[in-house]
Amino acid sequence: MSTTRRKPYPFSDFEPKWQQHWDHAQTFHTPNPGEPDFDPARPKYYVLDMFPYPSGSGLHVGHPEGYTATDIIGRYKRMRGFNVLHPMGWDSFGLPAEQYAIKTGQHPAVTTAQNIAYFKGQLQRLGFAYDWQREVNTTDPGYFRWTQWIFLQLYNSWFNPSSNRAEPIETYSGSDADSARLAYVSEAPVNWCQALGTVLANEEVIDGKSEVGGHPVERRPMRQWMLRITAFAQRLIDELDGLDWPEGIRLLQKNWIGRSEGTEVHFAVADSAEKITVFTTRPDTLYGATYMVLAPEHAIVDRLVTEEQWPAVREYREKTARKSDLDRTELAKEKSGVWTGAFALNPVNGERIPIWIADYVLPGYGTGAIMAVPAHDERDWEFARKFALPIREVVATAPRVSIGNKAACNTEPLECFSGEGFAVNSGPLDGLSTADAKADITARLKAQGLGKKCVNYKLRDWLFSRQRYWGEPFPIVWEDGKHRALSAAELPLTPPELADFKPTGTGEPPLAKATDWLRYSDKATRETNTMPQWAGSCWYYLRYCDTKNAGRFVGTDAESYWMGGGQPGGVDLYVGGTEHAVLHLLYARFWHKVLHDLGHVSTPEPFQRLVNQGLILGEDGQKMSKSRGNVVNPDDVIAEYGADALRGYLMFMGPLEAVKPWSMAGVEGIARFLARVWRLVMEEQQDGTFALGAVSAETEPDKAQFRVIHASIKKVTADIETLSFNTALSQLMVFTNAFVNVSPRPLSAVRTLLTLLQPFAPHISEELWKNLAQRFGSAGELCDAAWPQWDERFLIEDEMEIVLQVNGKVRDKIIVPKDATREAVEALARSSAKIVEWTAGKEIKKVIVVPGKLVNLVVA
RNA sequence: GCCGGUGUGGUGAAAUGGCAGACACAACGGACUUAAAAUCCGUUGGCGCGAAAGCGCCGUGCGGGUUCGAGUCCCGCCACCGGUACCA
Repeated sequence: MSTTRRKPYPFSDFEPKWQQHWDHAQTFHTPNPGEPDFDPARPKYYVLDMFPYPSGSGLHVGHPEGYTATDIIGRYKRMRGFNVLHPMGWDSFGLPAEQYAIKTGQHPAVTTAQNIAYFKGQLQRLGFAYDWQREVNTTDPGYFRWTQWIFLQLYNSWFNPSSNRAEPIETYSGSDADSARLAYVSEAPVNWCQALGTVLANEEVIDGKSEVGGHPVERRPMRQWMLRITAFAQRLIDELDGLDWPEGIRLLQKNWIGRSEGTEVHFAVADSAEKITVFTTRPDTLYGATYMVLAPEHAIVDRLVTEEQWPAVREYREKTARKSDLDRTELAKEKSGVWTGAFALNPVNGERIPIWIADYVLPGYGTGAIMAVPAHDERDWEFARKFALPIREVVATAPRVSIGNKAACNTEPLECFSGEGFAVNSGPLDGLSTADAKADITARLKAQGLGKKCVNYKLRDWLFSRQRYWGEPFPIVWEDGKHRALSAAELPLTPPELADFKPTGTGEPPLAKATDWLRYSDKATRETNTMPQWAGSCWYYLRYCDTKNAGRFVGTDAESYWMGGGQPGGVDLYVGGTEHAVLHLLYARFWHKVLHDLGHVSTPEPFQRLVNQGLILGEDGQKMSKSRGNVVNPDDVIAEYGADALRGYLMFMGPLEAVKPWSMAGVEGIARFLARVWRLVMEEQQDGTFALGAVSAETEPDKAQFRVIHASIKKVTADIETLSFNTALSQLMVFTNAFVNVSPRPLSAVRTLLTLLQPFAPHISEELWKNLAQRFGSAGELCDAAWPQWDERFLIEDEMEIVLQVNGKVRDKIIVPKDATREAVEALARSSAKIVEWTAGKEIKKVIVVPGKLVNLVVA
C-alpha cells in the first residue's frame, strides 16, 4: 500500500484527536440507576456485541463489521434520547493462549493482557462509542468469581419436573440429591481428544474432529462434570417464540435440540425375564419389525449373549470402542453388527425376532435399542440386506385389503419405503393411515402396559469439564470420594501458579501438578478440572450492567433497569456471527433460565433481538485466511483511508446479514464521498491546509432543497431502525450530491447532513460540526445533538409524474397536479397522444388507476 | 441425504405486487493541468432502426401459474454457498 498517496481530507489529524477527547471526557460513559448523572426519565437501550477472543493476530475486518453496526445503533439511540448501554470486553480464557504458553513458557495471563491491549487499541482507533468503564475480562478474578458463583447456583439446584423450573436442591425430596443436581458428575463415555489433551462437548466436535485444530476425537469413559441442559429442552424450544431472532437460527436451535414424538415399546426377551424397551417414531410399523438392534454399549447385552456368540460379540464391542468418531463417520456407508444369539418377542404377535448389536444404534439416544423395520427404514433396510434378515412390507402407498395369506406376507418388497401411507400385513391396523395407525397401536400398547407415548430429544447434557490449565477452576472439593461445594465466601478460586502448563496426556488435568493448591484440608482435595471457554461468555452481558459490583454478580437495580423493559429478552439488540447459533446462544439461554428460575434475573430470556452479520470474504471471493493471503487488516485500511471510511465501507458494501466480498476500490469510493462532505464545509488553502469555506450561510433552503433534506431524514431514520445501513448511506450520498454545487449553501442543510452522518462517520462529522461553530456559534458536541425530525409537508410535491401503461407496458409519462382526481388523471391518460396511438382501433376493456403512480389501460 | 440461504449489468448492490438497475465501483469520453494525481461534467444492461432528437424489441438462474401488472406471490426444477448427518 502506498504511503505517499495524498489524503483527500486530513483524517489522520482529527480522528485520533476525537478518540482521545472521547476517552478523556468519558463522553460515552453511561451511569447506572442511582448514580449522579443518571436520568431515569429516559428509556434504556441495551445494544450488545459478541465480545471477541483476544487472539494474537488482532482484529480482522469481520470484527468491526458487526461492531460498526451496533455503534451506529448506539449513537443513534443516544441522539434519540435513550440511555444507551454499549459495552465491550474480552472472552479471554481459551486454548490458544494456553498453547502459546506451552510453547514459550510465558504465562497465559501475560499474553492475554498483551493481546487485550492490542485489541483495545484497534477498537479505539475505529472510534467506537463504548463505555470502557464497563470493560469485562473473563480471566479477571473479579469476574470469574461470579462465573464460579453461578456454577454453585447450578450445583445447588435441581430441575423440578412438576413446576418445570430449577429450584434449590433443598426442595428435592429424593434420596440421592447428587443425582438430581443441575451440575453433576458422570462416568459416561466422552469425546476425548488426545492431541489437545482434553475432553470436548458434542458441540465442539465436528466430523469426528475437534473444532479447534481439527484433531481426531475418540470416545472414552471418564469422570466428568455435566450440566443438565436437557431438562430445559422443551423450554429452550418453546421460549424462542417470544424472540425477534432470524428464522434460520431458531431452526438451527430447534433442530439441535431435536424434539421427536414417538412411542416406547417393551419387548420381552425369549426364554428370559429380561425386557428391552425401544423408542420409535413409527409404532405403526411394529408388525414389520423382523429383528432388533441394541447399541453395543447397551448394559443388557451382557445378560443376553449366548455362549456361542460371546467371542464375536466381545470382539465387535472392542472394535467399536476403539473406533474414533471419525472412523465411525468414514465407515458409515457400510453397516456392521453381530447377532447376540438371543431372541425378543414382538409384543403384538409374539413372533421371535433375533437381537443384534450394531454401532448404527447410538447408546445416547432414545433407549439405545431399536426395533428394526427394514421395509420402512433406510438403515434397517441396508442392515437387513447385508445380513440376509427378513424384510416385511407393512406400509403401502394405497389402502389394500390384506390377503391374510402367509405366502403373500413374505413377499419381500423391492425397495425401502420410509414415507407415510396405509398399514398392510398389520392385523388390526390394516387399512389405517400412518397417523391413525400410530395412534391406534399406541393406545393398544398402553392399554396392555406394553408401551406408551413419549418424547425424545437429540440434545445431550452439556459436558462441562476440561483438562486444561487456562480456565475457571471448579469451586468443588472432594473428600472420601464425594464432592462438595465451596461457599460463596471462598470465591474467587484462582488457578495455581504453574511452570508447566502441558496437559498430562493421561486425562489427569494439569492443575493436579500443583500439589500445594490441590490440598484443601487434611482430608479434602480440590477438583482439578476447569470450566470450558463457554462458561465466561454465558453471562457476560449481565456483568456489563454492573461491572464494579463486588457483592453480587450484578446489582438488582442495574439488572432490572438494563435487562428489564417488558420483553422476554433483556438485551435489546445482539449482533454477532452465525457460528454461535447452537453453542454460545444455547448455553447462555440455559444459564439465564436457571438464574431466572432462582430469582436472580428478571427476564426469562437474555437476548430479545438477534442479528447475524454476514461473513466478509477476501477480495478474491474466498474465505479470508492466512494461507490464502487474502486477509485484510483494519489497521492498514485506517492508515490509508481513515476510520470513518472503513466504517462507512463496511456498512455500504451490502446488507449487514449478507456474505460479501471485500473491495479496496469500494473503500476508496466511501473515502471520496467523505471528502466531498469535507469540502462542503472546508476549503483548501494555498499551503494545502483547510479552512472553513465561505459558501455556507444562514440562508433558507428552497423548496427542492427542503424536500431532499426531509426525505433524507425520513429514509436514514427508517433505514437505521431496520439496520439497512447500505441504503441509509446511499441516501446520505444523494443528500450530499444535491448540495455540492449550491452557493450559498444553507447552514441548516449542512448541519442536518452532519447529524445524520454522525453515527456512521463520527470523526469527520464531529470535526466539521466544530469547525462550523467558528463562524456560526457553538451547538455543543454533535454526538449529543438531537436526532432531526422530518416533516411530511416538505415531502409533498405540487405535481406528480404518472406512468401510463397499455397492457402493463409503459408507453408515456404525464405530469399531473398533486390533487388531481382519479377521473381527471384517467381523462388525461386517455388524451395522451401516445396512448391514443397505442390504443387506436382497439377496445379499452378496463382502466386501472393507481393514485399518484400509474394508469394502466387494458385493451383487447 | 436432510435443513437453511442466495441467484438482478463488467463488479458491490437498489427496488410497500406498479417506470428494473437507486447509490457506488470499474471502464470510456470531456473540462482543468506543461504533465500527472486530485477534482468537476458526461456516457455506460443487450439487440435492432435512425444523421440526430428519438423509437421499438428483449432482459432479474430455468419451466409453468396467479394478476390489468411479477425481480417481488404460488407450483416444479437447476446451480452455488453455508450448516448438519446412522437421532430410530
